[in-house]
Formats: sequence, structure tokens, C-alpha cells
Amino acid sequence: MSAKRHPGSDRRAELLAIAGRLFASRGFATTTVREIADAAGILSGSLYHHFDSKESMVDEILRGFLDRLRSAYRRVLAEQADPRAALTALVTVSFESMDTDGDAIAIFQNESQHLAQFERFGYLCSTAEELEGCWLDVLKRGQRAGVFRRDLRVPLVYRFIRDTVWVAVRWYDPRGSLSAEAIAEQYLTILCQGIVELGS
Amino acid sequence: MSAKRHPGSDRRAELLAIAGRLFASRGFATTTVREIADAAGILSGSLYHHFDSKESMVDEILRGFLDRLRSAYRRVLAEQADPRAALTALVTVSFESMDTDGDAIAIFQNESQHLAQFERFGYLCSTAEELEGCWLDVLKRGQRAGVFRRDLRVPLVYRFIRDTVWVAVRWYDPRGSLSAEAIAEQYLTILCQGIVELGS
DNA sequence: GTCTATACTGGGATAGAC
DNA sequence: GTCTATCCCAGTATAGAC
Repeated sequence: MSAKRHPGSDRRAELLAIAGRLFASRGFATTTVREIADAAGILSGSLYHHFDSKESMVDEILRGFLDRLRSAYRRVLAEQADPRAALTALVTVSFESMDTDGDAIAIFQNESQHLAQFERFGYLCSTAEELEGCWLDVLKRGQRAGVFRRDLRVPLVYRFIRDTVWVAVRWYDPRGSLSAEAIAEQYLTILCQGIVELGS
Repeated sequence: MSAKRHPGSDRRAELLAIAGRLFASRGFATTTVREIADAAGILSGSLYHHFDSKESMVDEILRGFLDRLRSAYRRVLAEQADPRAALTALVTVSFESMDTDGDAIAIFQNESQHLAQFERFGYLCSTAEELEGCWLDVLKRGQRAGVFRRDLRVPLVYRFIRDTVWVAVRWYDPRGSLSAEAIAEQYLTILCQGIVELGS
């Protein structure tokens, strides 16, 4: 079992937050359980009272994030019929998730390719595919509706959007001057209108 | 000394290519010297005849790549006076570098934030700043010339471009149907004109 | 829930023979 | 240039006391 006991306890969440911060900034492989324990003010052995292994920590972090993101995306698709409004909402929701799930996003970006090789983390691929489906759906509907250019390859556009949005977690600072919403807006301007001045 | 001996030997280059492939796909920390040696068909100890350490291998890989990229960028700035032509050239040169330096780019993307913490890899930051300067220069000149929109924040635009271009190494396949040049072209279309159909 | 103590493994690296 | 053999350390994880 991945939740050894007290599944909903505050201490678990606290330890996961500490571990997540370290995994995100130093990498999963290079973060030692001793470092996590140190940061939490306990000894490494004590961590195993809460978690089975280092792997199960990162597993729990990623599952929580992906569950929340999937719900948010589904809500967008259910509520936004207009393709362009849906695109705006997907981008905004994604940037906003950096405020609450920044560490998990960084871990997902940096480690999922590597982790997905193990059966235990197979859900990383399947969930990623479902999320991809949300974007593709919106882009294709938009093309059919004549809102988005038809000369662009949708899979390519999807990858550019996905990469640009998520990789922003590397420099986005939740306590900085630019809010997630403001960044989402500037990004949508570039994405939709391009950077070239009209008439030039 | 990082080049233990025979600095220009073929065997060195061969071993570096093997190591680079592993570092890129499995991560630097999770790749063991024994795996590298296995892939090369020799024993781990024999690697130390060519290199001081695992670190010096990744060091040499990154230095080579950054040197080549820096030269290419400088050439672009020297040859392209027009901002839009320079932007196109920077994007194209970057995508084309994936054909020859794909592994190094992946390593740079995945590990440099972590590696840059050590003095030995301080050049990662300084070189990244110089490369950033090339993009900022082109974007600012373009804004002054009225070619690029003035309502966009240049540093933000730079980060979006940089991230989108380089993160493409995760899915770009040099032997796939889309050439680097073709991808650069589609990307420039999105970047310059946006994805929205004119008049909608 | 944390500590003490420690088992066990695998990783990076070295010395010297061939 | 590669192999044999091996050292040493650091990392994950465990058992049981408190």
C-alpha cells in the first residue's frame, strides 16, 4: 500500500510538500531520503513510518496533481462550448495550477519520461494522453469552425502549446509581479495573434 | 585535466556519443558508468583510461554543444541585419542543431539547472546568458523597427520562444518525416502570425 | 511518531597486470 | 586500451527501543 497509514493526515501532506520541493529543485534521483528527512527535521528512518519508499512519495505527489488537473480540464470542456473560449480557459487553468502545484508540475516535466518506463508509473502515459485529447479536441473543433488557421498541423500546434505552457514552471514565480493570469493573457496574445505587427 | 590524453581521438568521440545517448534518455544521475561501459562493450574501469570521471564526460559533451551553438548564433547576428530575417535564422539554426546535437540539447535542458549549482559548470549560466542576449537583441531591434508588436514584454517573449524551441527536442526525430527546417517553418508561422484565422 | 543502530546494495573510482 | 580485482562511500531500507 502506498498510503501506509493515516492517509489523510496533515503530517503526510507536510512531508510530501517538503519532498516535492526537493524533487522539483534537485531532481528525484539526486534527492536522498536523508535530505528529505533533514529538511523535515527528522531522521531518515522515521520517514518510513509514513511512506513505503521514496518512489511512493513521488507517486503520491504526481497522482494528486494529475487528478486535479484532469478534473479542471474536464470542467473546461464541459463548460466552454466555444473553441476559442475553451482554449483560453485551458491555458489559464494550466498557468493557474502553477500556483498550487508548481513542484508537482516540475517533477512531472523533468521525471515523467524516465519514470514512465516502470509499470508502477504507467498511469503517467495514459493520463498524459487523456490531457492531450482535451487540447486536440479544442484545436480541431476550432479549425472546423474556422476560428483557427487550417494550414497548421494540429498535433504540432498542440505540442508547441503544451511545451510552452508547462515549461514556464521553470521560471514562473507564484510570488512574483506577474500573476499566472497575466502570463496566460500575454501568452494567449502571442499564440493567437503572433508577435508580428499587423501590416508589417 | 578533463581530456586525459589523445584529445582528438575517435574513440573518445565514440564513447562520448554513447554516454550522451544514455545521459539524454535516462538522465545523468541515473546513468551509471557501468551502463556506459556496457553499451561501449568494455568494462567500467576501462572508461577511466579516457575520462577522469562521469562528470567530465557530461562536461565535455555540453561544452562542445554550447561552443557550436554560440558560433552559429554569432554568425546569424553578423549576417542578418533585418530583425525578422535574424529571428527566422535563429529559430532555424536552433532546430537544425537538433540533427547533430540532439542528445546534448536534451542533457542541457534536463540537467543544466541542477549542474549549474557546481562551480565546474558555471559556464552553463554565462553561456546561457550570452545566447539569451542574441535573442533579446533581435527582438528589441525588431520592436524598435516596428516589425514586432510593442505591447509584448520582450523577456516574456524570449522565454516562450526559447522554451518552445528547445523542448521540441523531446519529440523531434531527426529521422522522422518532418525535417528540422519544416518544423522551424511551421513554428515561425505560429510565432509570427498566431494560430487565429484572420478576420475571425 | 521519532530515534538508534545497522544491514545491504550498488555506485564511482583506483592500481596494476596484460 | 582493456581487464581483474577491489576499495570506499553513500544510498535505501529495516528492526526494535523509546
